[in-house]
Amino acid sequence: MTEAAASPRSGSGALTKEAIGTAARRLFARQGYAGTSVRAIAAEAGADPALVIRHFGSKERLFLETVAIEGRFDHVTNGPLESLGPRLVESLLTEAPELTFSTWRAMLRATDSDLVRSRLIAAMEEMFIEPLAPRLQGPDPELRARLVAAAISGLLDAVAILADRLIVEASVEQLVELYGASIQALVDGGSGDLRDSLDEVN
Amino acid sequence: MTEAAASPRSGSGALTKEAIGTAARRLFARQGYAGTSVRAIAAEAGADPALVIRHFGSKERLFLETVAIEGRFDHVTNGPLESLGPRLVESLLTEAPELTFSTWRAMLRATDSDLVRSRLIAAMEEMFIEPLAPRLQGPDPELRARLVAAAISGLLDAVAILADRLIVEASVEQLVELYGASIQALVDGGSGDLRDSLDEVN
DNA sequence: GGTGAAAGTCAACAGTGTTGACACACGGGA
DNA sequence: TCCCGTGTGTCAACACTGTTGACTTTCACC
Repeated sequence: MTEAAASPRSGSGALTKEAIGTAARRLFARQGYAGTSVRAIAAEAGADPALVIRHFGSKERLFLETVAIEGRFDHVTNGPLESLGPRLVESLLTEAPELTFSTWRAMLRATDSDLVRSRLIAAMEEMFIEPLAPRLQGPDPELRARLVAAAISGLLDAVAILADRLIVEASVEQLVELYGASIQALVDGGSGDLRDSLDEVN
Repeated sequence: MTEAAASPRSGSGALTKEAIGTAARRLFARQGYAGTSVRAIAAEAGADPALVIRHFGSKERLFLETVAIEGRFDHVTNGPLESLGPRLVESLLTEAPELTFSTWRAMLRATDSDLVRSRLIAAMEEMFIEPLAPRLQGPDPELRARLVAAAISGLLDAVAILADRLIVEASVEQLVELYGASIQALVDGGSGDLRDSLDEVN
């Protein structure tokens, strides 16, 4: 009934459901949402196509339950603000990057679906905006936190979707320094930033 | 033969082809690539579905011929470097934005197709990277120009795809100031930037 | 008037996500 | 023991997709 208690009639059902989930995760990551058919997932899992829908309700729900951005950047967003930009870029590029990238690619391309879109928004908010916004000083902290998230999505686009060769082949240090400084400008924000300091001098 | 000379047998053929193109442009922009069927385009244009393929070869080629990013940012990329970031953001947000946004949305979601992907890359290179890279001073000008393009795609993501409410509803002035400064950090790059200017003063 | 090619129509193909009817297995109540 | 209900799996079918081949119509040109 509730399925909480050790799974009733717990024979192969849960097993094949997990096999389907595993196959779906792999195929979605490799070929994207539109490029992966329910029948292909079923074949890979050794199951019947109808069973895939039975277990997950629809291809869309299967995608949502299966593909999820789950990077943890607490250690970055909790760290010192004055180096947050560079540390964020480094963390993005070095920690489980192929998973982050393929997931980003699959989800962003599937934002036709409102469910996927709101899931992606929620993930960005949870990972970056919510931990960051309360810590930012100066005006419009939430807007600036969201612009930080926008800058991150731009970097992910360049690497995971457009696959810009010069960016992909650049050293992590270069990207950390350059793009990190760009994000840092958002963190430092309106007041007390470098521009104002310069204006005061002139 | 060549079709250059005033269109041979130039009766309704060219007209209906244009009608199909117009319908495709509208539907692709509104519902995206996957969400728009050839039959829907044909119905909107008052033509037979088979004729759509006849005229354009395939749905993918119809998309490519029909949906194109064609913003012109020469006046921005040719302008003074020290204000390029803010001017770029302002231009993006004010000049024919709904067209730019819907096109970005449709194309990025359709990057499953390698043709669409390379077309999008080419557009970004033509609009931003090629005019910008030769003008940048300091180290790694091309890489920095490509990172500017990445930052732009991040802003387009936030507005056109994720539809971040706080960003969408923010004033252009705010976004120009904040995100413009972030992009400006990439333009100013490693040497000769504000940070160095400050260092010289101190 | 006849010819040839372009323009347009129709039915069909293989593939898609999804659904309903059905078969099987097995734990629990009579 | 029988039975029965439910979870698990199978099969065929539905409506839809992009695309193709055979067909008819139309019309400029010799």
